[in-house]
Amino acid sequence: MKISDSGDSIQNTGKRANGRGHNTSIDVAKLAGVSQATVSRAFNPASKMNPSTRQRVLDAASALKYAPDAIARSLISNSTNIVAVIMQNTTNPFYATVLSKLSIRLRSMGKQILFFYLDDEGHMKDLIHQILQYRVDGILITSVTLTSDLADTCVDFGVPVVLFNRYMNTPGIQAVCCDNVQAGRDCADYFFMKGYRSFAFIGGHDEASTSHDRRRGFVSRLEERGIHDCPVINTPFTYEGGREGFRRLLEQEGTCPKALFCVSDLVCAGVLDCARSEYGLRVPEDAAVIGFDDIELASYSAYSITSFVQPMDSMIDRVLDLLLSEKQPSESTNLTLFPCTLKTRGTA
Amino acid sequence: MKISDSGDSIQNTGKRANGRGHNTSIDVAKLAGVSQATVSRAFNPASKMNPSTRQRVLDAASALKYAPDAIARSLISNSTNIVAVIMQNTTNPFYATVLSKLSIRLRSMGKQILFFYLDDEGHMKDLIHQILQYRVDGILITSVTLTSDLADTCVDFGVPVVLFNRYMNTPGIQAVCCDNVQAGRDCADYFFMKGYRSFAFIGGHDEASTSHDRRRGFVSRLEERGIHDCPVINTPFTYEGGREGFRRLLEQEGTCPKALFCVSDLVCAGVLDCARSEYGLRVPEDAAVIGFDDIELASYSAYSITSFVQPMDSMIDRVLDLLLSEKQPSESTNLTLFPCTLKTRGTA
DNA sequence: CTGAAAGCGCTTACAG
DNA sequence: CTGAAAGCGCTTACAG
Repeated sequence: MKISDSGDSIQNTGKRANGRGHNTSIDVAKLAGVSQATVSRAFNPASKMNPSTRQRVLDAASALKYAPDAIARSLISNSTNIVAVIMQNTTNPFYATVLSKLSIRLRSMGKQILFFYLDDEGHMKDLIHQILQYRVDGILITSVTLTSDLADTCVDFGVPVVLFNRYMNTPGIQAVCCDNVQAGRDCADYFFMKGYRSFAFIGGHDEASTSHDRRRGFVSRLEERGIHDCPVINTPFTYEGGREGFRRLLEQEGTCPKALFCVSDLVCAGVLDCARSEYGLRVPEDAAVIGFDDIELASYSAYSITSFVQPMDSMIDRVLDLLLSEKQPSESTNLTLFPCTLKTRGTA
Repeated sequence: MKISDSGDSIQNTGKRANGRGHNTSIDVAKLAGVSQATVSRAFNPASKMNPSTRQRVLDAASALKYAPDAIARSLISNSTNIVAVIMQNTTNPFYATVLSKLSIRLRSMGKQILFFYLDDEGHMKDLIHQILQYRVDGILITSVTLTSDLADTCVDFGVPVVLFNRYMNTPGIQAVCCDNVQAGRDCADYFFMKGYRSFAFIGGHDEASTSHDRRRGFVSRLEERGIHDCPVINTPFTYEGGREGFRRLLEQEGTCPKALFCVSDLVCAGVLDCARSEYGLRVPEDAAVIGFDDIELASYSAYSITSFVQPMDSMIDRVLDLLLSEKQPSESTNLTLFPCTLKTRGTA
């Protein structure tokens, strides 16, 4: 069988007809014998057209290994279908899980993730400006806040910003959090119900709203129940931070309180290892411990951490809603709170 | 002081002059009294121009909060400065670390990451085609391989593909791995040196080259030393996989071998927890155990896992080199291997 | 050193 | 239902 040399047979080699990397809609139009506009319509399901023409175009496209250039499409349609995701806390597996779930959900909606790891909050300004140059459809920020002028810049550019596990009062900036204050109160109640009467909170720096709110709920509920001397230890949000925090707690108090609330499971793992390996304490006999996030490690039998569970899937649903819905942000509901539940295991 | 109404004063409001979301180079050109081409040049450091003209343009741009549209720039310059990253294994913190390091390195080079989590290898074909539509500058794939026709597609499109911790024989596809075979051999030698004479390998499915190669090095070195009966347990690359694998090992062998090589630290943690909590075994007294990756958990005192360290930073350097260098891929060096080192801790 | 103009690969009114 | 044409916001030869 002889293959036509003219290049307009459907049995094409698939090689680019132009000098660049790919075939374009013009190449497909030539091969299918239609206009370039018709090729464009054939790839847009919303465009009504003659089904047999569409099929002819798609066959030609497939012979030429053509697919529309998403960049050119973005330029003319003024929408990139790209969402920027900024994460600070990749050492906490909780956020690694959030990222994979986001990726799957967004991809099923035809959206892409432009990913940024923030090593230093001082880089936030550069980062936001860099992101805005890519004309993203939205920005999701986990565990970091914005300065209010950066928030204003995003609002000015008409780019929706959603904070995950942080919140701020700037109009136009949406936030999705779990109800950290209530979880703190629930933790106090749970410890009380179990009969504990001496406590401590081991958390992160107080500027982080998660830590601040968990502590506030915990301490204020204890006060309502007549406990006014709950020690609060500030320490980094890490395993090492947990170990170090536990050492400081014992130095400071002289003896170990009976019930410890840790700001995260990672901190909790550090507390447990330090208590056991450096002080020979048994958990929960000598001290009960509760963590937060219910990361996989919490279920490992070496730890078996009783931990607060965030309703991650519902929170992600809400984030995507806010990020991608066409409706203008209503000024009224800037913060959506989701309740946590306690998953009891061996440590409390 | 009276602000000019004409709109061509530098004391502009910063509001978009056009009806869309942002000011464009044309708005800046008007304000600065230059041509649009000159605005473009002012933002390209490589373009030589009168410094005072450049400054006037940059001032006008800043007054209008203008920055070049990266999408439009991508279209005309035929380079998006976007690299696609595909990850399968986000539950393994090793890859979370790789991702954050990649993010920092790429951003410092003015490149962005388009991130994809692969939940199902069957989705790879759709994924690659989706990525190619975005005209990325390169594709990095961790812990997954491509079918050879997908690899060919990428090569056809002129998009460099680099595999991280996988390799394949397709021309044009580069790979960066640690030397898993050698690490397996080193592990056998280390156990031998410590006096152990009964062994097992607990790993992932054998199609994964990491697991395959670590097993091969380990088993073949044992054979060179006269051990021909090393049991090999296939189990998922997870904590639960480790627990389950250890149970199967004991069922199968009746008694626990003295020296266990685990394909990853996560699997190793499962093995340790199962050995301790379900069988009451002590490590390393009853059995020595070695893991792989040196994730943070390996250093936790509850585990203290002796583990192989991959030279992550050097490997990432090489990956970026291959992904971004202009030079054509040389057919000769498809695979770059990096040596691992053993970090000894409590378990062996 | 700077401007006018072409063009990157699409989408989408506007006609017919 | 389809085509001709304008235009998205840039970069970059090509002149002057």
